[in-house]
Amino acid sequence: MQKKIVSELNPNVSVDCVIFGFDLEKLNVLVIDRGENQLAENVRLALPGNLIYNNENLEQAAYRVLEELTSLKDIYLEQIGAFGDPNRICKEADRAWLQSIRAEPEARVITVAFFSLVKMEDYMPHAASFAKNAAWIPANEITDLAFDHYDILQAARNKLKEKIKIQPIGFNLLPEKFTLSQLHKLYESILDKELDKRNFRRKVQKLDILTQLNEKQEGVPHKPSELYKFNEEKYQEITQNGYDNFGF
Amino acid sequence: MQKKIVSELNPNVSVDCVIFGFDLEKLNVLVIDRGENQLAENVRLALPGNLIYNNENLEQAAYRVLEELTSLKDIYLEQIGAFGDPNRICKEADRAWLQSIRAEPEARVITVAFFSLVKMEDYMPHAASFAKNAAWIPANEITDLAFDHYDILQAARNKLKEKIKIQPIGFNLLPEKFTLSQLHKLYESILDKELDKRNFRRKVQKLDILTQLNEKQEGVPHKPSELYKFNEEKYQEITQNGYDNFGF
DNA sequence: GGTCTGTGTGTCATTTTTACACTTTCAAAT
DNA sequence: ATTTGAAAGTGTAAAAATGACACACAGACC
Repeated sequence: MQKKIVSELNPNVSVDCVIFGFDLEKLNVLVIDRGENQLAENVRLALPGNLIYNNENLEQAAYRVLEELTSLKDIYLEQIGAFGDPNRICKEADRAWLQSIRAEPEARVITVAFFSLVKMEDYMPHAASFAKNAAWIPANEITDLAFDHYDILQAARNKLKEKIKIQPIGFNLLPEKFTLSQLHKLYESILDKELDKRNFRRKVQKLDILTQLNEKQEGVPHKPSELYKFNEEKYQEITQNGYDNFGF
Repeated sequence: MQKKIVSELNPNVSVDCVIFGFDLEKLNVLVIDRGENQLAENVRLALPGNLIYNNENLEQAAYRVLEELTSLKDIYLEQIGAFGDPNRICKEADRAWLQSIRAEPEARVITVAFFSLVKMEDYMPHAASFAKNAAWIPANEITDLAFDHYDILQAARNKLKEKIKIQPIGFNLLPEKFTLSQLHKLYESILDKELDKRNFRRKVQKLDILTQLNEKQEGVPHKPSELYKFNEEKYQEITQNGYDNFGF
Protein backbone atom coordinates (compact mmCIF):
# COMPACT_ATOMS: atom_id res chain seq x y z
CA MET A 1 0.00 0.00 0.00
CA GLN A 2 2.18 2.82 -1.15
CA LYS A 3 1.15 6.44 -1.02
CA LYS A 4 1.47 8.48 -4.15
CA ILE A 5 3.25 11.76 -3.61
CA VAL A 6 0.79 14.52 -4.29
CA SER A 7 0.64 18.19 -3.46
CA GLU A 8 -0.48 17.84 0.06
CA LEU A 9 0.75 19.32 3.27
CA ASN A 10 3.38 17.30 5.05
CA PRO A 11 2.22 17.16 8.67
CA ASN A 12 5.73 16.66 10.00
CA VAL A 13 7.80 19.40 8.44
CA SER A 14 7.42 23.14 8.63
CA VAL A 15 9.48 26.17 7.74
CA ASP A 16 9.95 29.38 9.70
CA CYS A 17 11.38 32.67 8.54
CA VAL A 18 13.44 35.19 10.46
CA ILE A 19 13.30 38.38 8.44
CA PHE A 20 15.58 41.15 9.59
CA GLY A 21 15.05 44.79 8.83
CA PHE A 22 16.97 47.88 9.88
CA ASP A 23 15.24 51.16 10.62
CA LEU A 24 18.51 53.12 10.51
CA GLU A 25 18.65 52.87 14.26
CA LYS A 26 18.34 49.23 15.25
CA LEU A 27 17.73 45.73 14.03
CA ASN A 28 14.11 44.67 13.66
CA VAL A 29 12.45 41.32 13.15
CA LEU A 30 9.26 40.57 11.31
CA VAL A 31 6.75 38.73 13.48
CA ILE A 32 3.13 37.80 13.12
CA ASP A 33 0.52 38.17 15.76
CA ARG A 34 -1.75 35.20 16.26
CA GLY A 35 -4.27 37.58 17.69
CA GLU A 36 -5.70 35.67 20.58
CA ASN A 37 -6.68 38.57 22.70
CA GLN A 38 -6.72 36.87 26.00
CA LEU A 39 -3.03 36.02 25.72
CA ALA A 40 -0.05 38.13 26.64
CA GLU A 41 1.67 39.71 23.68
CA ASN A 42 4.85 37.70 23.91
CA VAL A 43 3.04 34.40 23.43
CA ARG A 44 0.83 35.77 20.70
CA LEU A 45 3.82 36.66 18.60
CA ALA A 46 5.48 34.13 16.31
CA LEU A 47 7.81 33.94 13.37
CA PRO A 48 6.02 33.51 10.07
CA GLY A 49 5.99 29.80 9.35
CA ASN A 50 3.84 26.85 8.37
CA LEU A 51 3.87 23.29 7.09
CA ILE A 52 5.47 22.48 3.76
CA TYR A 53 3.84 20.83 0.78
CA ASN A 54 5.21 17.53 -0.35
CA ASN A 55 6.05 18.73 -3.82
CA GLU A 56 8.03 21.82 -2.94
CA ASN A 57 11.55 22.10 -1.67
CA LEU A 58 12.33 23.72 1.64
CA GLU A 59 13.34 27.06 0.24
CA GLN A 60 10.28 27.29 -1.99
CA ALA A 61 8.13 26.45 0.99
CA ALA A 62 9.72 29.23 2.98
CA TYR A 63 9.06 31.74 0.20
CA ARG A 64 5.49 30.64 -0.14
CA VAL A 65 4.74 30.67 3.55
CA LEU A 66 6.37 34.03 4.01
CA GLU A 67 4.36 35.55 1.21
CA GLU A 68 1.12 33.95 2.37
CA LEU A 69 1.51 35.31 5.86
CA THR A 70 3.11 38.67 5.32
CA SER A 71 2.95 39.51 1.60
CA LEU A 72 6.73 39.75 1.40
CA LYS A 73 8.21 38.14 -1.69
CA ASP A 74 11.25 37.98 -3.91
CA ILE A 75 13.77 38.02 -1.14
CA TYR A 76 16.85 35.90 -0.69
CA LEU A 77 16.51 33.30 2.04
CA GLU A 78 19.34 31.44 3.65
CA GLN A 79 18.93 28.35 5.76
CA ILE A 80 19.74 28.50 9.44
CA GLY A 81 19.12 24.85 10.24
CA ALA A 82 16.55 22.41 11.52
CA PHE A 83 14.89 22.59 14.91
CA GLY A 84 13.24 19.43 16.02
CA ASP A 85 12.96 18.99 19.71
CA PRO A 86 9.99 16.65 20.35
CA ASN A 87 8.64 19.07 22.89
CA ARG A 88 9.21 22.27 21.02
CA ILE A 89 5.43 22.52 21.10
CA CYS A 90 4.98 22.44 24.83
CA LYS A 91 3.33 25.72 25.74
CA GLU A 92 -0.39 25.37 26.27
CA ALA A 93 -1.21 28.42 24.20
CA ASP A 94 0.72 26.97 21.26
CA ARG A 95 -1.06 23.65 21.45
CA ALA A 96 -4.43 25.33 21.55
CA TRP A 97 -3.53 27.48 18.61
CA LEU A 98 -2.41 24.53 16.51
CA GLN A 99 -5.73 22.84 17.21
CA SER A 100 -7.38 25.71 15.45
CA ILE A 101 -5.27 25.71 12.30
CA ARG A 102 -3.84 22.22 11.72
CA ALA A 103 -5.34 18.99 10.52
CA GLU A 104 -3.01 16.98 12.75
CA PRO A 105 -2.30 19.37 15.60
CA GLU A 106 -0.53 16.75 17.70
CA ALA A 107 1.88 15.60 15.02
CA ARG A 108 5.58 15.74 15.67
CA VAL A 109 6.89 18.66 13.67
CA ILE A 110 10.41 19.52 12.84
CA THR A 111 10.95 22.95 11.40
CA VAL A 112 13.58 24.29 9.08
CA ALA A 113 14.42 27.93 9.69
CA PHE A 114 15.57 30.52 7.17
CA PHE A 115 16.66 34.08 7.52
CA SER A 116 16.83 37.07 5.28
CA LEU A 117 17.74 40.72 5.29
CA VAL A 118 15.48 43.27 3.66
CA LYS A 119 15.16 46.99 3.27
CA MET A 120 12.34 47.84 5.61
CA GLU A 121 11.05 50.61 3.36
CA ASP A 122 10.59 48.16 0.49
CA TYR A 123 8.78 45.55 2.51
CA MET A 124 5.92 46.82 4.50
CA PRO A 125 4.26 43.61 5.62
CA HIS A 126 0.52 42.99 5.29
CA ALA A 127 -0.83 40.17 7.36
CA ALA A 128 -2.97 37.48 5.78
CA SER A 129 -4.07 33.89 6.36
CA PHE A 130 -3.91 33.00 10.03
CA ALA A 131 -1.69 35.98 10.77
CA LYS A 132 -3.89 38.64 12.32
CA ASN A 133 -1.13 41.15 12.07
CA ALA A 134 2.43 41.31 10.81
CA ALA A 135 4.85 43.86 12.14
CA TRP A 136 8.46 44.83 12.65
CA ILE A 137 9.64 44.55 16.23
CA PRO A 138 13.05 45.68 17.48
CA ALA A 139 15.14 42.55 17.91
CA ASN A 140 16.33 43.57 21.34
CA GLU A 141 12.83 44.03 22.68
CA ILE A 142 11.81 40.46 21.97
CA THR A 143 12.00 38.34 25.07
CA ASP A 144 9.84 35.40 24.08
CA LEU A 145 7.92 34.02 21.14
CA ALA A 146 5.65 31.10 20.34
CA PHE A 147 7.00 27.54 20.21
CA ASP A 148 10.81 27.55 20.09
CA HIS A 149 10.83 30.64 17.93
CA TYR A 150 12.85 32.60 20.41
CA ASP A 151 15.64 30.02 20.12
CA ILE A 152 15.38 30.20 16.37
CA LEU A 153 15.67 33.95 16.51
CA GLN A 154 18.82 33.71 18.60
CA ALA A 155 20.29 31.19 16.18
CA ALA A 156 19.47 33.55 13.34
CA ARG A 157 21.19 36.44 15.05
CA ASN A 158 24.28 34.35 15.59
CA LYS A 159 24.28 33.18 12.02
CA LEU A 160 23.93 36.75 10.85
CA LYS A 161 26.81 37.78 13.08
CA GLU A 162 29.04 35.10 11.61
CA LYS A 163 27.97 35.80 8.08
CA ILE A 164 28.44 39.52 8.16
CA LYS A 165 32.03 39.01 9.23
CA ILE A 166 32.64 37.25 5.94
CA GLN A 167 30.31 38.79 3.41
CA PRO A 168 29.06 42.35 2.96
CA ILE A 169 25.42 41.32 3.27
CA GLY A 170 24.60 44.26 5.46
CA PHE A 171 23.84 46.35 2.40
CA ASN A 172 20.64 44.41 1.87
CA LEU A 173 19.29 46.02 4.99
CA LEU A 174 19.96 49.59 3.95
CA PRO A 175 18.16 51.84 1.50
CA GLU A 176 19.68 52.37 -1.92
CA LYS A 177 21.45 55.49 -0.72
CA PHE A 178 22.90 55.48 2.74
CA THR A 179 25.49 57.20 4.87
CA LEU A 180 28.57 55.68 6.40
CA SER A 181 27.14 56.38 9.83
CA GLN A 182 24.08 54.33 9.02
CA LEU A 183 26.27 51.49 7.85
CA HIS A 184 28.31 51.88 10.99
CA LYS A 185 25.25 51.68 13.20
CA LEU A 186 24.04 48.66 11.30
CA TYR A 187 27.25 46.76 11.95
CA GLU A 188 27.16 47.71 15.58
CA SER A 189 23.56 46.47 15.86
CA ILE A 190 24.35 43.16 14.26
CA LEU A 191 27.63 42.50 16.00
CA ASP A 192 26.23 43.87 19.22
CA LYS A 193 29.33 45.83 20.09
CA GLU A 194 30.81 49.24 19.53
CA LEU A 195 33.15 49.81 16.63
CA ASP A 196 35.54 52.71 16.48
CA LYS A 197 34.21 55.23 13.99
CA ARG A 198 37.45 56.06 12.24
CA ASN A 199 38.66 52.50 12.07
CA PHE A 200 35.32 51.40 10.71
CA ARG A 201 35.32 54.02 7.99
CA ARG A 202 38.87 53.22 7.01
CA LYS A 203 38.05 49.56 6.74
CA VAL A 204 34.96 50.12 4.64
CA GLN A 205 36.84 52.42 2.35
CA LYS A 206 39.60 49.90 1.88
CA LEU A 207 37.04 47.31 0.81
CA ASP A 208 36.34 49.59 -2.10
CA ILE A 209 32.82 48.41 -2.77
CA LEU A 210 31.01 51.67 -2.17
CA THR A 211 30.33 54.39 -4.69
CA GLN A 212 30.21 57.90 -3.35
CA LEU A 213 27.22 59.65 -4.89
CA ASN A 214 28.35 63.25 -4.34
CA GLU A 215 24.96 63.92 -2.87
CA LYS A 216 24.30 64.93 0.66
CA GLN A 217 21.65 64.13 3.17
CA GLU A 218 18.95 66.78 3.35
CA GLY A 219 16.83 68.09 6.13
CA VAL A 220 18.96 66.87 8.98
CA PRO A 221 19.56 69.27 11.86
CA HIS A 222 23.33 68.89 11.69
CA LYS A 223 26.11 68.62 9.16
CA PRO A 224 24.67 66.53 6.33
CA SER A 225 26.42 63.34 5.47
CA GLU A 226 27.71 62.15 2.13
CA LEU A 227 25.55 59.49 0.53
CA TYR A 228 26.91 56.23 -0.84
CA LYS A 229 25.57 53.22 -2.64
CA PHE A 230 26.74 49.65 -2.72
CA ASN A 231 28.71 48.83 -5.87
CA GLU A 232 27.60 45.37 -6.89
CA GLU A 233 29.85 45.12 -9.96
CA LYS A 234 32.94 45.96 -7.98
CA TYR A 235 31.96 43.42 -5.39
CA GLN A 236 31.54 40.68 -7.99
CA GLU A 237 34.89 41.58 -9.48
CA ILE A 238 36.64 41.37 -6.15
CA THR A 239 35.03 38.16 -4.96
CA GLN A 240 35.61 36.42 -8.27
CA ASN A 241 39.29 36.96 -7.80
CA GLY A 242 39.04 34.99 -4.62
CA TYR A 243 38.95 37.70 -2.00
CA ASP A 244 36.73 36.94 0.93
CA ASN A 245 37.87 39.02 3.83
CA PHE A 246 35.09 41.42 4.59
CA GLY A 247 35.57 40.91 8.26
CA PHE A 248 34.68 43.32 11.01
CA MET B 1 -9.20 12.07 14.88
CA GLN B 2 -5.96 12.98 16.45
CA LYS B 3 -2.95 10.71 16.44
CA LYS B 4 -1.19 10.08 19.71
CA ILE B 5 2.53 10.62 19.61
CA VAL B 6 4.22 7.32 20.28
CA SER B 7 7.67 5.96 19.69
CA GLU B 8 7.29 5.20 16.08
CA LEU B 9 9.39 6.04 13.09
CA ASN B 10 8.53 9.30 11.43
CA PRO B 11 8.31 8.49 7.73
CA ASN B 12 9.17 12.03 6.67
CA VAL B 13 12.30 12.92 8.57
CA SER B 14 15.70 11.27 8.56
CA VAL B 15 19.17 12.08 9.82
CA ASP B 16 22.50 11.51 8.11
CA CYS B 17 25.97 11.65 9.59
CA VAL B 18 29.19 12.81 8.01
CA ILE B 19 31.96 11.44 10.21
CA PHE B 20 35.43 12.68 9.43
CA GLY B 21 38.59 10.87 10.39
CA PHE B 22 42.23 11.63 9.70
CA ASP B 23 44.78 8.89 9.06
CA LEU B 24 47.72 11.28 9.58
CA GLU B 25 47.87 11.71 5.83
CA LYS B 26 44.47 12.74 4.59
CA LEU B 27 40.87 13.32 5.50
CA ASN B 28 38.58 10.27 5.50
CA VAL B 29 34.84 9.87 5.64
CA LEU B 30 32.86 7.06 7.15
CA VAL B 31 30.49 5.47 4.67
CA ILE B 32 28.33 2.39 4.67
CA ASP B 33 28.03 -0.05 1.84
CA ARG B 34 24.50 -1.11 0.98
CA GLY B 35 26.00 -4.22 -0.50
CA GLU B 36 23.93 -4.79 -3.60
CA ASN B 37 26.50 -6.61 -5.60
CA GLN B 38 25.16 -5.84 -9.00
CA LEU B 39 25.63 -2.12 -8.44
CA ALA B 40 28.72 -0.03 -9.01
CA GLU B 41 30.54 0.89 -5.82
CA ASN B 42 29.79 4.58 -5.93
CA VAL B 43 26.04 4.03 -5.83
CA ARG B 44 26.32 1.34 -3.19
CA LEU B 45 27.98 3.74 -0.79
CA ALA B 46 26.00 6.04 1.45
CA LEU B 47 26.34 8.13 4.56
CA PRO B 48 25.05 6.43 7.67
CA GLY B 49 21.51 7.65 8.16
CA ASN B 50 17.94 6.63 8.77
CA LEU B 51 14.48 7.81 9.81
CA ILE B 52 13.99 9.38 13.20
CA TYR B 53 11.62 8.26 15.93
CA ASN B 54 8.90 10.62 16.98
CA ASN B 55 10.03 10.78 20.57
CA GLU B 56 13.68 11.62 20.04
CA ASN B 57 15.25 14.88 19.10
CA LEU B 58 17.32 15.25 15.97
CA GLU B 59 20.67 14.94 17.66
CA GLN B 60 19.63 11.87 19.63
CA ALA B 61 18.38 10.33 16.42
CA ALA B 62 21.69 10.96 14.75
CA TYR B 63 23.56 9.31 17.61
CA ARG B 64 21.27 6.33 17.60
CA VAL B 65 21.38 5.82 13.86
CA LEU B 66 25.12 6.21 13.74
CA GLU B 67 25.60 3.65 16.45
CA GLU B 68 23.11 1.23 14.93
CA LEU B 69 24.81 1.31 11.59
CA THR B 70 28.46 1.63 12.46
CA SER B 71 28.85 0.97 16.20
CA LEU B 72 30.36 4.41 16.74
CA LYS B 73 29.11 6.18 19.83
CA ASP B 74 29.78 8.96 22.27
CA ILE B 75 30.92 11.47 19.74
CA TYR B 76 30.05 15.10 19.44
CA LEU B 77 27.73 15.85 16.52
CA GLU B 78 27.12 19.24 15.03
CA GLN B 79 24.28 20.06 12.72
CA ILE B 80 25.01 20.97 9.12
CA GLY B 81 21.46 21.70 8.05
CA ALA B 82 18.39 20.23 6.41
CA PHE B 83 18.30 18.82 2.91
CA GLY B 84 14.87 18.44 1.49
CA ASP B 85 14.68 18.55 -2.26
CA PRO B 86 11.51 16.64 -3.26
CA ASN B 87 13.52 14.63 -5.77
CA ARG B 88 16.55 13.96 -3.66
CA ILE B 89 15.52 10.33 -4.03
CA CYS B 90 15.60 10.12 -7.79
CA LYS B 91 18.18 7.50 -8.63
CA GLU B 92 16.63 4.16 -9.50
CA ALA B 93 19.03 2.22 -7.32
CA ASP B 94 18.09 4.36 -4.32
CA ARG B 95 14.37 3.86 -4.85
CA ALA B 96 14.80 0.13 -5.14
CA TRP B 97 16.88 0.05 -2.00
CA LEU B 98 14.31 2.02 -0.01
CA GLN B 99 11.63 -0.45 -1.09
CA SER B 100 13.60 -3.11 0.72
CA ILE B 101 14.06 -1.31 4.03
CA ARG B 102 11.24 1.21 4.51
CA ALA B 103 7.59 0.87 5.36
CA GLU B 104 6.72 3.90 3.23
CA PRO B 105 9.44 3.88 0.59
CA GLU B 106 7.80 6.59 -1.53
CA ALA B 107 7.30 9.09 1.29
CA ARG B 108 8.74 12.53 0.96
CA VAL B 109 11.76 12.62 3.24
CA ILE B 110 13.71 15.58 4.42
CA THR B 111 16.97 14.79 6.10
CA VAL B 112 18.93 16.66 8.71
CA ALA B 113 22.67 16.22 8.40
CA PHE B 114 25.26 16.23 11.16
CA PHE B 115 29.00 16.04 11.13
CA SER B 116 31.66 15.03 13.57
CA LEU B 117 35.38 14.60 13.87
CA VAL B 118 36.83 11.50 15.45
CA LYS B 119 40.17 9.90 16.07
CA MET B 120 40.22 7.08 13.57
CA GLU B 121 42.17 4.80 15.86
CA ASP B 122 39.47 5.05 18.53
CA TYR B 123 36.59 4.36 16.20
CA MET B 124 36.97 1.35 14.06
CA PRO B 125 33.50 0.99 12.61
CA HIS B 126 31.61 -2.31 12.57
CA ALA B 127 28.70 -2.48 10.22
CA ALA B 128 25.30 -3.61 11.43
CA SER B 129 21.60 -3.35 10.54
CA PHE B 130 21.16 -2.68 6.84
CA ALA B 131 24.77 -1.62 6.46
CA LYS B 132 26.63 -4.52 4.93
CA ASN B 133 29.90 -2.82 5.56
CA ALA B 134 31.17 0.38 7.12
CA ALA B 135 34.50 1.83 6.17
CA TRP B 136 36.70 4.88 6.05
CA ILE B 137 37.16 6.27 2.55
CA PRO B 138 39.51 9.15 1.68
CA ALA B 139 37.34 12.22 1.21
CA ASN B 140 39.02 13.15 -2.03
CA GLU B 141 38.34 9.79 -3.61
CA ILE B 142 34.60 10.05 -3.22
CA THR B 143 32.94 11.13 -6.44
CA ASP B 144 29.37 10.07 -5.83
CA LEU B 145 27.15 8.63 -3.14
CA ALA B 146 23.57 7.48 -2.72
CA PHE B 147 20.70 9.98 -2.71
CA ASP B 148 22.00 13.51 -2.28
CA HIS B 149 24.70 12.35 0.09
CA TYR B 150 27.46 13.70 -2.10
CA ASP B 151 25.97 17.19 -1.75
CA ILE B 152 25.72 16.68 1.97
CA LEU B 153 29.35 15.65 2.10
CA GLN B 154 30.40 18.79 0.26
CA ALA B 155 28.32 20.90 2.62
CA ALA B 156 29.99 19.16 5.53
CA ARG B 157 33.44 19.86 4.15
CA ASN B 158 32.61 23.51 3.72
CA LYS B 159 31.20 23.72 7.20
CA LEU B 160 34.31 22.09 8.56
CA LYS B 161 36.47 24.55 6.64
CA GLU B 162 34.59 27.48 8.11
CA LYS B 163 34.55 26.07 11.57
CA ILE B 164 38.20 25.21 11.80
CA LYS B 165 39.05 28.80 10.98
CA ILE B 166 37.29 29.81 14.17
CA GLN B 167 37.70 26.96 16.61
CA PRO B 168 40.55 24.54 17.19
CA ILE B 169 38.36 21.52 16.52
CA GLY B 170 41.05 19.81 14.50
CA PHE B 171 42.45 18.22 17.63
CA ASN B 172 39.49 15.87 17.74
CA LEU B 173 40.84 14.21 14.63
CA LEU B 174 44.30 13.54 15.99
CA PRO B 175 45.55 10.94 18.42
CA GLU B 176 46.24 11.97 21.99
CA LYS B 177 49.87 12.62 21.18
CA PHE B 178 50.69 14.16 17.86
CA THR B 179 53.39 16.10 16.09
CA LEU B 180 53.15 19.59 14.70
CA SER B 181 53.66 18.18 11.22
CA GLN B 182 50.61 16.01 11.62
CA LEU B 183 48.59 18.97 12.78
CA HIS B 184 49.97 20.92 9.85
CA LYS B 185 48.94 18.26 7.37
CA LEU B 186 45.52 18.07 8.94
CA TYR B 187 44.92 21.75 8.44
CA GLU B 188 46.12 21.53 4.89
CA SER B 189 43.74 18.63 4.22
CA ILE B 190 40.77 20.42 5.63
CA LEU B 191 41.44 23.81 4.13
CA ASP B 192 42.56 22.20 0.92
CA LYS B 193 45.52 24.47 0.46
CA GLU B 194 49.17 24.65 1.37
CA LEU B 195 50.22 26.48 4.51
CA ASP B 196 53.75 27.70 5.06
CA LYS B 197 55.39 25.45 7.59
CA ARG B 198 57.13 28.08 9.67
CA ASN B 199 54.20 30.46 9.69
CA PHE B 200 51.88 27.64 10.66
CA ARG B 201 54.06 26.60 13.56
CA ARG B 202 54.43 30.16 14.74
CA LYS B 203 50.69 30.64 14.71
CA VAL B 204 49.99 27.43 16.59
CA GLN B 205 52.56 28.29 19.19
CA LYS B 206 51.10 31.72 19.69
CA LEU B 207 47.70 30.16 20.36
CA ASP B 208 49.31 28.56 23.34
CA ILE B 209 46.92 25.65 23.63
CA LEU B 210 49.43 22.83 23.13
CA THR B 211 51.48 21.11 25.77
CA GLN B 212 54.86 19.85 24.70
CA LEU B 213 55.33 16.36 26.10
CA ASN B 214 59.12 16.19 25.92
CA GLU B 215 58.72 12.86 24.24
CA LYS B 216 59.80 12.05 20.77
CA GLN B 217 58.38 9.97 17.98
CA GLU B 218 59.93 6.53 17.81
CA GLY B 219 60.66 4.20 14.95
CA VAL B 220 60.59 6.79 12.21
CA PRO B 221 63.35 6.64 9.60
CA HIS B 222 64.28 10.26 10.07
CA LYS B 223 64.76 12.82 12.79
CA PRO B 224 62.01 12.09 15.30
CA SER B 225 59.53 14.82 16.00
CA GLU B 226 58.50 16.29 19.33
CA LEU B 227 55.11 15.12 20.56
CA TYR B 228 52.41 17.47 21.78
CA LYS B 229 48.97 17.18 23.27
CA PHE B 230 46.02 19.51 23.19
CA ASN B 231 45.62 21.49 26.39
CA GLU B 232 41.89 21.62 27.08
CA GLU B 233 42.13 23.64 30.30
CA LYS B 234 44.15 26.35 28.64
CA TYR B 235 41.71 26.43 25.79
CA GLN B 236 38.75 26.87 28.14
CA GLU B 237 40.59 29.60 29.95
CA ILE B 238 41.33 31.49 26.78
CA THR B 239 37.89 31.20 25.23
CA GLN B 240 36.13 32.17 28.43
CA ASN B 241 37.95 35.45 28.32
CA GLY B 242 36.35 36.08 24.99
CA TYR B 243 39.13 35.20 22.59
CA ASP B 244 37.94 33.60 19.43
CA ASN B 245 40.60 34.07 16.80
CA PHE B 246 41.88 30.64 16.02
CA GLY B 247 41.94 31.44 12.36
CA PHE B 248 44.15 29.93 9.72
C1' DG C 1 80.66 6.85 6.87
C1' DG C 2 77.30 8.33 3.66
C1' DT C 3 72.68 8.98 2.24
C1' DC C 4 67.94 9.78 2.85
C1' DT C 5 64.08 12.05 4.92
C1' DG C 6 61.38 14.84 7.56
C1' DT C 7 62.29 18.19 11.74
C1' DG C 8 63.01 22.57 13.40
C1' DT C 9 64.32 27.28 13.41
C1' DG C 10 64.73 33.41 12.48
C1' DT C 11 64.37 37.65 10.15
C1' DC C 12 62.77 41.35 7.63
C1' DA C 13 59.34 44.02 5.02
C1' DT C 14 54.61 44.83 4.66
C1' DT C 15 50.06 45.09 6.16
C1' DT C 16 46.65 45.34 9.61
C1' DT C 17 44.95 46.68 13.90
C1' DT C 18 44.16 49.59 17.73
C1' DA C 19 43.69 53.71 20.33
C1' DC C 20 42.67 58.33 20.39
C1' DA C 21 40.47 64.23 19.81
C1' DC C 22 39.35 68.09 17.38
C1' DT C 23 37.33 70.91 13.58
C1' DT C 24 33.47 71.34 10.26
C1' DT C 25 28.83 71.94 8.64
C1' DC C 26 24.22 72.62 8.80
C1' DA C 27 19.48 73.54 11.10
C1' DA C 28 17.05 75.38 14.74
C1' DA C 29 16.45 78.46 18.40
C1' DT C 30 17.22 82.84 20.30
C1' DA D 1 22.72 87.82 12.97
C1' DT D 2 24.46 85.02 16.45
C1' DT D 3 24.58 81.17 19.17
C1' DT D 4 23.87 76.35 20.08
C1' DG D 5 23.37 71.57 19.38
C1' DA D 6 24.41 67.39 16.90
C1' DA D 7 26.48 64.46 14.00
C1' DA D 8 30.14 64.41 10.11
C1' DG D 9 34.56 63.90 8.92
C1' DT D 10 39.50 63.44 9.33
C1' DG D 11 45.28 61.49 10.70
C1' DT D 12 48.87 59.43 13.15
C1' DA D 13 51.77 56.58 15.71
C1' DA D 14 52.69 52.23 18.11
C1' DA D 15 51.87 47.38 18.24
C1' DA D 16 50.62 43.17 16.22
C1' DA D 17 50.00 40.00 12.55
C1' DT D 18 51.20 38.28 8.17
C1' DG D 19 53.87 36.50 4.35
C1' DA D 20 57.97 35.18 2.07
C1' DC D 21 61.98 32.70 2.32
C1' DA D 22 66.64 28.62 3.14
C1' DC D 23 69.56 25.77 5.65
C1' DA D 24 71.49 22.90 9.43
C1' DC D 25 70.07 18.83 12.35
C1' DA D 26 68.97 14.06 13.98
C1' DG D 27 68.09 9.62 13.47
C1' DA D 28 67.40 5.21 10.43
C1' DC D 29 69.22 2.46 7.23
C1' DC D 30 72.50 0.80 4.14
